[in-house]
Amino acid sequence: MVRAPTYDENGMKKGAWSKEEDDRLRAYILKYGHWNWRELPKFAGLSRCGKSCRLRWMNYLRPNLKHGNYTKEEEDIIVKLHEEHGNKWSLIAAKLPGRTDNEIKNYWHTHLKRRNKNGRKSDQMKEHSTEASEWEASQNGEAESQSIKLADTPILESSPLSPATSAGEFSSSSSDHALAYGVNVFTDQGSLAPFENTSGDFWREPFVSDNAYNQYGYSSSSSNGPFVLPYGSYYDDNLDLYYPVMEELPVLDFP
DNA sequence: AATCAGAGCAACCGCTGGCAT
DNA sequence: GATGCCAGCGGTTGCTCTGAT
Repeated sequence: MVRAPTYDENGMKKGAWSKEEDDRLRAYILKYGHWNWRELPKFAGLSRCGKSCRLRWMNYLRPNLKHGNYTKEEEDIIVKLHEEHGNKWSLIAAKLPGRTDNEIKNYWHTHLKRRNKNGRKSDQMKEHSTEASEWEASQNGEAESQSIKLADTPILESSPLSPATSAGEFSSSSSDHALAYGVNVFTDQGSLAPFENTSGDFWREPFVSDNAYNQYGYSSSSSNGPFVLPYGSYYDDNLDLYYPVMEELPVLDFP
């Protein structure tokens, strides 16, 4: 299922990610954000290339990602959009909150492509009889379809609102990039604390897409109500595990 | 119980486009 | 306009799992 870990000529690790690496990457991004993917692994203490880190975060570690268990509704959306747009996976992913383009692509190749090939006729028949899909929908639970309706902000591997996507934007000499960009950081007391400038300017809200999801799966950062801590329920259970990792993270000393 | 083939999916690779200089 | 850097995108690969024989 996963590639065996190997090292390339530059000493960069490749292949499957270990739990420790996951924790380290997650802890680092939670603490500092992903201000520059190429530099990030160095500061996070990972022997990975930036691209690999980005992929891991975008496709697996980000909060609010759903894995597997595609609903009939989601399948239909994928099929429909694929008919309309072809292999524009990022575009399709934009319509399916919680799904990544990579996962959708895989799902298409392993499930839907074949089904479409073989099952055109049966699909047409299904359309005339909604019983099957209704039953399936009920089996999958309404909660999931509700989450689709609520989560109107897509999660893309290529989220356009990713923090400081341009390295050029980042010119701060501060040792704390997260603070400079209004990223929510962990305090010494071990609690998530939003930086004070978290409203208004786009560039000061770098984590809208990736991070600012509450337990119901939709962004809360744009609301005028009280600030809802990102990563709410998703990480609550595991936060204790991350603090020690964060403690180990090197003190940043940027040029 | 052993073997094999196909399925599934995480991760890699190479190309492209956007942006800064 | 040319160049370089970076993130994003889509195709492909390779390893593991699972079911059939």
